[in-house]
Amino acid sequence: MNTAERPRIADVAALAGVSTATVSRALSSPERVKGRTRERILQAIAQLGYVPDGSARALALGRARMIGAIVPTLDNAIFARAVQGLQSTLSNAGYQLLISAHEYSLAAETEAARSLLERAVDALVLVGGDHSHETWELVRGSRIPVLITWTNAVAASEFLTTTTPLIGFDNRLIGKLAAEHLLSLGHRTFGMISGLTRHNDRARHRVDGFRTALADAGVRLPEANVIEQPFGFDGGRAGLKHLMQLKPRPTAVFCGNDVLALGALFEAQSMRIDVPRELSIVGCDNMPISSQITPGLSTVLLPTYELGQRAAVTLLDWLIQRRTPTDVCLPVELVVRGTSAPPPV
Amino acid sequence: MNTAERPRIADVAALAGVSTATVSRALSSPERVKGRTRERILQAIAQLGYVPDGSARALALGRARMIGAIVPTLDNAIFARAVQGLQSTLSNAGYQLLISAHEYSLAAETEAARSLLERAVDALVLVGGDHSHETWELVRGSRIPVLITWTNAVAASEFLTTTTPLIGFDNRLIGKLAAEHLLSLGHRTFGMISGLTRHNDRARHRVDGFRTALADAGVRLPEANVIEQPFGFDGGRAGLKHLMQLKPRPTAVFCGNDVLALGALFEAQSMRIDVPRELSIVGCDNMPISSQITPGLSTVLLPTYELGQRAAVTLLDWLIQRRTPTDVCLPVELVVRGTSAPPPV
DNA sequence: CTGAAAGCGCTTACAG
DNA sequence: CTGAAAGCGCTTACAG
Repeated sequence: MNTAERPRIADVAALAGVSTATVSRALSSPERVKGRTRERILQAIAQLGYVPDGSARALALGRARMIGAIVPTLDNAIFARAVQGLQSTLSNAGYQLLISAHEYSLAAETEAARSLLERAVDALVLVGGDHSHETWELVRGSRIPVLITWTNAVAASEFLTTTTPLIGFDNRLIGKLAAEHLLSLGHRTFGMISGLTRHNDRARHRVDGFRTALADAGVRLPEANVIEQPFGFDGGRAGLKHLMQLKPRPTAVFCGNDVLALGALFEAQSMRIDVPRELSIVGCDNMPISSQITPGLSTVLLPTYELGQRAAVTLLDWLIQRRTPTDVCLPVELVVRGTSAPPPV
Repeated sequence: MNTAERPRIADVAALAGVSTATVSRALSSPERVKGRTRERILQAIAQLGYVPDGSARALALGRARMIGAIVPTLDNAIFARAVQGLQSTLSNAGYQLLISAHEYSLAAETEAARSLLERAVDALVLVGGDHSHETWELVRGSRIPVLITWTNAVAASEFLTTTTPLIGFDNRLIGKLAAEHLLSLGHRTFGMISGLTRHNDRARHRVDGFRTALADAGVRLPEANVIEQPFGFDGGRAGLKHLMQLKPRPTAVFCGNDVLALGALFEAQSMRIDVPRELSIVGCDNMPISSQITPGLSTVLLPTYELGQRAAVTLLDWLIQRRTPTDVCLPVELVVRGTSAPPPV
């Protein structure tokens, strides 16, 4: 209280009249310390306000009870929700989360990975399957558990050298669900606003699934009808502007996520295009706002909070029970709201 | 590469034919190592894929280059943005961010603080001035720099014992700006939808500032005209339902944040209340969506990303240059959009 | 049930 | 410019 220095375990031991070994045991395996001794120790800890030093503990134990996670950005409700699920589950188990964002830069991701590994995290969570060679090397060299999320398949070339469990979604299925929904409404001319697909396998798979499902129904999706935009309302707006200039004009647009879809919807409103009578829009994510706006956004629901929770549980099992994880593909589901309807006749 | 164990500094030293001291110096102060030696060392590091162990380093150095932050939730774009600003600035300086969310529970905050302090973070960032006695005690006992954000004043009783710098907003001014705007449009009957004020000084100050500014203009804001709701669209909706049953019915509503304001707007649309002709709504935060929807949301803009950046810079100066920080009150600004207009005549 | 002591992997005065 | 050695604050076999 009145000393300048933070108390150490030796101070607690001295005050309680025991050795540091006993203090340590009283904290980590209380049942191995006699009741009266334990009480004296706890009393001393309280009196001094002793908080163990994690770096010393981590060094001695070889694990820091910290998990690193690298996400594209926190500035998207979807990732923020997943991180929230991850964090709350981890902290209930006494693990802390170190978080980094790479803003869709592979190089930044590598630096983030290095920085996290230097903090001696016990495990690492990554988003998607596209990572630089250096990142894979770092991760492999670190010999710690790594979990890939948000995707259900990693490119073979990397998979050969790095086997790492996946917890994610079938992003191709997401595109397929959107296509089948719009086809079933009677649409035949489509557009898609995708996130930037470079270094983003989730985005590529969504385009791929959408296009393949259309092809299976005998409908071709020309290159020009797929426009890539950075995630953000402005990207959605720019994408829609582009698509509305095509001839024939698409009557239905699938967007790589809800932010793009909302941007497209807002732009349609600005352009006085009647959604859904003249144009149907389907998004992906099911953000809270998507069910609130008018017309409600048709979208593919991704259980992102659950993704975070599952990732945490899987990691904890792996670290604590040494249970080898299995790949998990979380279910996705189409939610139909006001922004999709049959095409104009 | 082929050994099971992660390489240590001794392995690098052996391979380079130097002592561990020299490897350590080559990494932390390269200018103190001869060029040729340094090259051999870097070569050995690359060959082995050596990544230093942060817990050992932290123990030897007495600092971990990690900052802890505890926020109410990440599941709100505003906090996520601030955390993003904090994280990116810190990581550019080689610091990592440990993040925790307490979901508006003081007890959860205390546990988060303890857990972060046990990880030997170099500094702690908290949101707001309302914290449990235990949290203040822990923080004080830890003797590490602590930064309070989002508010510009901490209750005197705590302030007496804990002097900690603030980087935040004048939350009373926020309420005042909203009140003056609505008064100037001619409104005389007001309602407010506030976040839960218990353990939330920001929310209390916003109510306080709103009510005081109205009083200064000779307008009374009765207790019944202020309804507290949990943050969320549903809270905004429930709040508006309540306010619209009052007689006389308010013609203008101020909401404690944009999520509540949007919820109120959506509910008004559901109730077929014409915004802004029959009802004006003003929010707070200026979320990206607020400028996109129709009608656009009048709101008080808070520079939350900048808050995160400033917090990071302040902390880094404090830790590295030992520069004692001064309190900062970031400017806030009224943004007028379509949801506010003169009252019906 | 408890203590003395070694060890975790770094860093850094101190010598040379 | 480089090395031997002590030290950072814990934990944990090993004795007793």
